[in-house]
Amino acid sequence: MLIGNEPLDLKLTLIDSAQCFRWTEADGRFGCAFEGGPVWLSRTQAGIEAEGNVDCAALRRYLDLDRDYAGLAGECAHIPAASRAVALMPGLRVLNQPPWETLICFILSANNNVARIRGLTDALCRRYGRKWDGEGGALYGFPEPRRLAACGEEELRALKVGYRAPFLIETARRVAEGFPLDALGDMPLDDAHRLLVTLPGVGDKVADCVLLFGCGHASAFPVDVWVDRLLRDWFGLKCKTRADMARQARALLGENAGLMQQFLFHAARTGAMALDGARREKSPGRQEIGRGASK
DNA sequence: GCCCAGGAGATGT
DNA sequence: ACATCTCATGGG
Repeated sequence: MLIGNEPLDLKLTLIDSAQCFRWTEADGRFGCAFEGGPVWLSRTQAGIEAEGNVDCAALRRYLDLDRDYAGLAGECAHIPAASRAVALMPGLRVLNQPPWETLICFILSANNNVARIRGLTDALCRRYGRKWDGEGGALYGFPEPRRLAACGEEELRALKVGYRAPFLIETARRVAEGFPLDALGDMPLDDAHRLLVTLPGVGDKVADCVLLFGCGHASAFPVDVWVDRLLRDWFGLKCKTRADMARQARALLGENAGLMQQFLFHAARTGAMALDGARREKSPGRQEIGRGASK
């Protein structure tokens, strides 16, 4: 069924943007399995087409289709780097993912690269998630908290999650025992943040990713290595700590700072906007992004 | 071999 | 409050 015709670059948003590590691409279609079942998305002349178990309203919310991204460009029109990044990537949207899978994926993201995060996420889903068969290949749902909580450390290490194994198990246990993941979106940002960082494997940066990509907190501002660099190079921020950088960026960019962060992050990571030369020497330069490294 | 990746936790000052 | 180390794993 047709779910809309808003600007949305499926490959950029679902595969390449490193806010989600779950979708697979096959023959120009994009597939992922959620609680209700598998969904395949594609772009046709008419608009965005969805096949499978489709709750149109839920899908529109997941894809953030009801937000006015043209308005977002207007909000940062007075900030050159931000407005350039937003203008550079029409069709990039910030997803509203289920909090639980966002949490686990970003615990896996710590000191890790995108290709490996996707591979580990895929391994978790194949091993512990519900399987859905269909044309285009099988899709696997995300494991339930209870299922991961019941895992032994060694069986998770066998999937190559490394030292993150105990973080996954303990955090899964906390969630299974009632940690209020679904209430974070309705709480004040700072309260939700303070609560999230009590989970093992969750620091300031991962907490902000969960709040931005999984809880609808548009001002949550994750600062990773790329955002650290671009804030110095493009905004002239000089801060000792990343917490300070996040605070200043939010003060500068406003209540949708997190949404703008996603555009800035991607512009820096792909090289679409150049970082300072002196710093670029130390960075790895262009790297292949967005390929599903599942094997 | 070295450095890096959407960092976090433990320890020491 | 800040600096430094270590933690698996795979790619460049």
